[in-house]
Amino acid sequence: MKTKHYKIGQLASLTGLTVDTVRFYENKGLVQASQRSDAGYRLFSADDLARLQFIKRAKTVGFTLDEISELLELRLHPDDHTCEEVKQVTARKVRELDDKIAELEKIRMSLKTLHTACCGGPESAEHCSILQALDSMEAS
Amino acid sequence: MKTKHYKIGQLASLTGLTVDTVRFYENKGLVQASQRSDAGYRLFSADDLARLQFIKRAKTVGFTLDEISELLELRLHPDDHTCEEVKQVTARKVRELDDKIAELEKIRMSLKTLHTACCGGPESAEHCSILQALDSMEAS
DNA sequence: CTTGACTCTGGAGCCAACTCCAGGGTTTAA
DNA sequence: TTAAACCCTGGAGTTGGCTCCAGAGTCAAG
Repeated sequence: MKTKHYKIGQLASLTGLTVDTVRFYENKGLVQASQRSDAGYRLFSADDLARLQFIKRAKTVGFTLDEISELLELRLHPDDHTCEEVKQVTARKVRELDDKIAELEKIRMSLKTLHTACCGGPESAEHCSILQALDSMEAS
Repeated sequence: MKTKHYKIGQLASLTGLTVDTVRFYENKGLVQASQRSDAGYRLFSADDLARLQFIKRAKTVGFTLDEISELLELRLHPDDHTCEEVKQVTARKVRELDDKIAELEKIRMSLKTLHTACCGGPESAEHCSILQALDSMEAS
């Protein structure tokens, strides 16, 4: 009984990543082909596949590749780490997201204010309130 | 009566930009020193100052430099354009911001769900719900 | 046996918006 | 007069996450 393995193209279509992306991740140390064929082709195991899927999911919840490295380490050696450690990573990220969202909402508010104040009509922009505001606003 | 003009360093401290940034903007065509001194120093007018302040304010409400170029053109020749045109630029941007915020909130929600499900205790991460979720989640 | 699809490597290019550098010339205050 | 502080140019480097390329080898179907 020999283990099922995947060439990089198969892996790519299974994960929805591109071949180049998988190689890029390998380069960054996020994943390693468990073997090579005689011709030097990367051969990935089911574990490798799972690892890449983990990476993809972690990306969809907003982690950077560096953070994902950290999570992969925790995932690979869970016995050596605590739930607390894992939770800290997500806590940090939630905080970052909160900050980023707050920032964007502040910007959106300012812009929306400009936007609604403008008549938006077909007349010359000579007295356009948006341009005027950008000429006299306080810059933060 | 000769017009007041500023050397790049003065302009930088008046606007809160760096000297390098001003030169970078010049390179991108966002601003042009109205003259040069005999020694080749850039000399900026009050109009140039106002233009840079406009750029800075536009940046704080989230416009990219390309969008700012567009706004500067509208600002420079308001008679040739309508309020509607100006308003379209902000409308586009507000929509972009809405999309980006919605995206981040979706991510935040997913992450928060993972986060609150985890006990966060000092025990081994072997059964950590966060890692498990990332192993079995649907990737979007 | 050939053709087309796949794989390899190393390195370059892309995006935005700067930021920094070397190696010069200029101005200004003491 | 001299040293500090300013200015110039052109180009390279930064960040993150890819994406694309050339040039070469490999594999599968017909």
